[in-house]
Amino acid sequence: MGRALAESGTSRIELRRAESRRAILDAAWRVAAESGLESLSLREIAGRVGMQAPSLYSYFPSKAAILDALFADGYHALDDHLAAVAAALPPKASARQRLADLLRAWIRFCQADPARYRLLFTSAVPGWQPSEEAYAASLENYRRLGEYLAHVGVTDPDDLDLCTALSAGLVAQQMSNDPDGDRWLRRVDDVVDMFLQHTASRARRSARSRQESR
Amino acid sequence: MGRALAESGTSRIELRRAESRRAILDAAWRVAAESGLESLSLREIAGRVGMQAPSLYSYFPSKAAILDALFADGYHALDDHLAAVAAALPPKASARQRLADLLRAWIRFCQADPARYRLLFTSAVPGWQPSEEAYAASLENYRRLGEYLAHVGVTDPDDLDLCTALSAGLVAQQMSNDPDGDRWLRRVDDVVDMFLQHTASRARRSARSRQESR
DNA sequence: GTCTATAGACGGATAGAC
DNA sequence: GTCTATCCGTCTATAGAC
Repeated sequence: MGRALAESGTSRIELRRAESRRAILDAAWRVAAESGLESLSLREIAGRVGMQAPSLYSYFPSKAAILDALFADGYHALDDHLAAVAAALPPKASARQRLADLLRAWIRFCQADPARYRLLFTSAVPGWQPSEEAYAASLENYRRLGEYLAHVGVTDPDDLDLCTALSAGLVAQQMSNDPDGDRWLRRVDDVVDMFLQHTASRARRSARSRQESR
Repeated sequence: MGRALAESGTSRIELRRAESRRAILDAAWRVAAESGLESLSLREIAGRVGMQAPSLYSYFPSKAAILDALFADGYHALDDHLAAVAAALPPKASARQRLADLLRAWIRFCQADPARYRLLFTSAVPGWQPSEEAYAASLENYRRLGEYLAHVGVTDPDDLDLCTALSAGLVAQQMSNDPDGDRWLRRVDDVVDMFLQHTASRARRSARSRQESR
């Protein structure tokens, strides 16, 4: 939220338009957070920005377009959030600490706005799927996770899948069963330990098999 | 599906009623599977059993009551499915094999009916939450998982939470990203190995700390 | 660009005849 | 118990005046 819309031009009229679009998206986030993703209606969004529902069509061609913009917006917020946490890590932090901090940051990001979590990570809006362009933001995020794991020495694609499953599971349980607490957040260190131990022993196994096949 | 309704009496008239209720629920499962959980409307359910929508009110007091019945129904089907898999295990199967087979069975159960998965495990129906009675079926399932883990030597409540997160993560990734494939199903052995190794080392740690505190 | 008015569809639920 | 008819609400989206 508050992030400038990337596609806007520089003329004054286009600037105003981008500001209005931004205001509409911010209002939509507020509606979703307060009333739930289900009651995210054009009427209610418009009400928050002092408009009537049909006026929104001057800024977005459809409700799906608004949802697409929210989806991309949310993923960009996640990127920013994780980048900030990564930057704040001690330069010599261990892989264990890096992964655990990032995973905790991810969970907290979801807890900060359950409606956003549902929009980004569960397909919770009946009849809507992110467009291909919006989905690109999600893929970019996935790509970064892969880069990050490679950075701490995890390169096997199977391990990447494993990691997404571990993360998704912690987040899902936390959000479903203890949205304001830390019941699964507290399991992050366990999960990271398990995961790194597993990848290390897999690496040893495959190194051994490479050696044996000489 | 096809499971008799538990609350029916034995008189002929009550038997017919129970059969009609059963037919309505089966029709509802078919509608959900074919048209999606979102378009599970009373009109469409009624159409499948050759009725008009208002006639359903003779059998269920509201749409929510139908969803409650489906929810409980689905959990009972899960119980049956898992019990059958557990019964088919070799008597001397290892904890590793037992857990892995059960987890695979769970994932396959979800894959067999994505709409059922969404009803039971994601809160996918806008404006509906299972009633307390229906939710009891879910708690019973959770209780059984705890029993099962205790049976293979895992008794720490934190490990139970860990286990639910691992399962939920595998299922969620499989259903969201590869509903007809086995991309995360193939990771089950890895996950079970990780988990059992982790619980074993935790048990060793706490045994040591008990000993030290004497 | 913004409004009012309204189309057009779909939903759950109820009234009352049979 | 089942029907027809209907109420009343929701929603997205469009037409057309200003």
